[in-house]
Amino acid sequence: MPELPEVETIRLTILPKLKGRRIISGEVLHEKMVLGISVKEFLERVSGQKITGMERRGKYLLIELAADLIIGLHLRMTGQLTVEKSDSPLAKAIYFRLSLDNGTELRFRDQRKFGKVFLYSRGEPPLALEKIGPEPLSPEFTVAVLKERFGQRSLAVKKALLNQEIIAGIGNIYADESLFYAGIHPARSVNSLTGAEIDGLYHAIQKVLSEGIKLGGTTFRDYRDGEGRAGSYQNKLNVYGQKGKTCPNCGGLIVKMNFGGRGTHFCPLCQK
DNA sequence: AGTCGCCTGGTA
DNA sequence: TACCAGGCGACT
Repeated sequence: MPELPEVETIRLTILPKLKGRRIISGEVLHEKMVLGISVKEFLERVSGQKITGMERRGKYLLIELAADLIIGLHLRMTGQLTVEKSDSPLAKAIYFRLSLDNGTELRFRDQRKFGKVFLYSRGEPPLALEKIGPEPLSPEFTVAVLKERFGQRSLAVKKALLNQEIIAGIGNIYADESLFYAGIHPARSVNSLTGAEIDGLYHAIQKVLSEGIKLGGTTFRDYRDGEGRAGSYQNKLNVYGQKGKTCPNCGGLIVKMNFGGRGTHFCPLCQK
């Protein structure tokens, strides 16, 4: 579900409620979501720890604890995070809870049970987190970096954008929207893109991700922020989920294709 | 590089 | 009833 703008919105809404709190205890109702160690060991190690911060890396949320311990969370398709009063009614499909020292608890709800939780020491992240590409909204991410990350591969640009090792945080919605703004057909190979096209794509990526954050993410079905609120970027979408509608640029029809196993939306007239 | 599995629920 | 879904890792 959530891509970079949604995960960042969750971070912004959850962080003030977690920072400075101490974890009292926890409960996991879907054991497979905890990676690497047993649920028992996980809960033993985080109980009593103070939360010092919360960062985001790509689509991962990282809850920082004292003693350089970090809880990594990935919401995958349908994960939702909230901090609520411990005595408030439990919604359906909450499989992970951490009770805090002020009568609230962090709740991880996940309809499809794809979400993951893991624990690691600072400086020793799991491989998947370590291999992740540059943050597209960081100052280090420049046109030259994007060009270098693409390299001379014959990989389709849509697949390249979805590859977290090439660039962090982009998923199906923002990949399709970025390619629309850049006027690039999703099947174009990255080594066929001109310098001007990569430049346009770079600016398109920054535009859709920053506007996505500004509007609190895209709510198609499940996504909610840390307060349980829907985002509003779905009102700005040009191609994603717009099959059969008219292109805002040319008035042609938006089409949807299955591409690399993912629904891919684009305007065949504007995107070459 | 492509396909399958993980899961559940909404929609065609 | 079948297909589809903001993701990703393990297969072949």
